[in-house]
Amino acid sequence: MSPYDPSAYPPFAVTVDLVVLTVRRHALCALVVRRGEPPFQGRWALPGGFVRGDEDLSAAAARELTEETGLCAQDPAATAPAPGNGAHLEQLATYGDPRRDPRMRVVSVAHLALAPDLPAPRAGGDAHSARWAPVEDLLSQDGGFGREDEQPAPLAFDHAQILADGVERARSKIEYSSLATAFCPAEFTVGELRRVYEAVWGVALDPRNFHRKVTGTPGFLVPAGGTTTRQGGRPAQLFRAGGATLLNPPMLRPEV
Amino acid sequence: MSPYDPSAYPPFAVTVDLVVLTVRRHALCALVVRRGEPPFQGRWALPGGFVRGDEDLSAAAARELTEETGLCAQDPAATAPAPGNGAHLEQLATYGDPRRDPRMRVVSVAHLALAPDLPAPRAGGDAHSARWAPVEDLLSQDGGFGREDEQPAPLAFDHAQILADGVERARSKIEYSSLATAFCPAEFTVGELRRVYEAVWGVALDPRNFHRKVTGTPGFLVPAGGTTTRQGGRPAQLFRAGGATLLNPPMLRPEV
DNA sequence: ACAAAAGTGTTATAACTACACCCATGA
DNA sequence: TCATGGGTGTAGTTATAACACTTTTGT
Repeated sequence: MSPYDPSAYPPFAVTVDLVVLTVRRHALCALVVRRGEPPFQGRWALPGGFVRGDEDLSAAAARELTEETGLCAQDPAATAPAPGNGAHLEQLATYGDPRRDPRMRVVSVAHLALAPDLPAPRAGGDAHSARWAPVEDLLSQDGGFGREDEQPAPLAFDHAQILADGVERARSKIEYSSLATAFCPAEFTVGELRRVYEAVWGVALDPRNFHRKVTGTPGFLVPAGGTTTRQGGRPAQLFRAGGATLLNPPMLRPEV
Repeated sequence: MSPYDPSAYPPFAVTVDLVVLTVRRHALCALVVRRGEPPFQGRWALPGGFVRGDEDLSAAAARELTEETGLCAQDPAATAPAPGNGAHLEQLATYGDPRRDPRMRVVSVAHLALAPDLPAPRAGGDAHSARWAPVEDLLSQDGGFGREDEQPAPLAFDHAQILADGVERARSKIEYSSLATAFCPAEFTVGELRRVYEAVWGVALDPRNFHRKVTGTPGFLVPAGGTTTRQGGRPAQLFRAGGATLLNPPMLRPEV
């Protein structure tokens, strides 16, 4: 590396942006906040903020996640899912185009969070308002708010690209890991887990084969003991996430 | 996000570090350069450097790659492999622990490059000397230079972690993509491609099943027309990388 | 002739797809 | 009694692992 004279390198701002995904009403949704100031004033954006001087990148992402949602980042080393409001959090990718922010050079380290369905987004910190929006709407040409009572604009900055990358990461990662359980509450049924896969992938899965597959994969699910009938029909067994993180063989999404 | 007052955020330096991998003499090797100044003076490190003020992250990584090796980053949108010295280049991950550099806050966006076997590393730019070292040696406890005529020290900074992450990315990515061909010259035999897989994964593969698998995957390999006998034995057909980037079904590495 | 590497055939097993069928509840 | 979702059985298909065998060169 070159010498470390502070004048020898250009000034950078480093931020973290969050792709927070959840499944609500059979749809994959992302958390977006409305910008209160220029540029892109009034437009929707991913939550995020500056990394502090003494803070690791993952710590900054966890802090922003808690500020925006009240969720706690789940320790990847923990053997069991965190009790209460735990969410999966991992680094996604870094975006540093010199013109991605019109005012200054900002490098953003995007993170991906997967959360169970929450009561309501909490507009904390410096976010003026927040909402869960279906990613399908956010990534369509007009930003999914094409009706007269909403903003017809796509996401601010390069956040549409970041969101698309985060969604693709989530879609591929639930194939070979047990991460889909991060979208579920602590106890859930096989049918609820299947509806998570169907919402994230946007496909319909065979309930019979899905049931055999997930219950037959060692370590994926462990019985929680009870049953529930909240979906109607025959009562279903309740499960918790097992200790396995990697699925072998994987859950492959249908090709066509 | 918070206001963009320049005094409101701490000063960051942003660098790119490169994990450049190749296969030499049946071993997966990484490019390392010897540091000429403190800290870690005399120790081996990954090549890298500062991102310039008007430069995208991928452009900075491509520039460093060319400076250190003479390789050109291959356009991912290109349909055919670049003629001549083309290498695969992709973003790996970003490392930003506040104490990863003892002197200042440096956030490093690591990139992964996969290159065919090159004549010799070229110590260009500010690198005083450069070499290809087996990753197995670099990642062992003593840095793989435990003999009296070499440095018994592991890699500088957190570069051992970055290298380990890059190697794991390469190992998993050749499973489901055609990236293993990036380690091969423009024309190569099935046996040469198999030795790439064996070196990267550190396992022995069945030559018969491997041959059937890769030649049967549509778009992976296209015949180049000739044969070669440079490996001894019966002449082998020469192939080029086909247009396919994703392998379906994947090449799975043996479990045990 | 022999070694070495390329390439083909065959068989057993594992995993997936598709779908018939039964089970247990609420309305 | 019927609709709804939960759960099991089974047959056909695809992919893989293991290994016998033939082919084509250099020495």
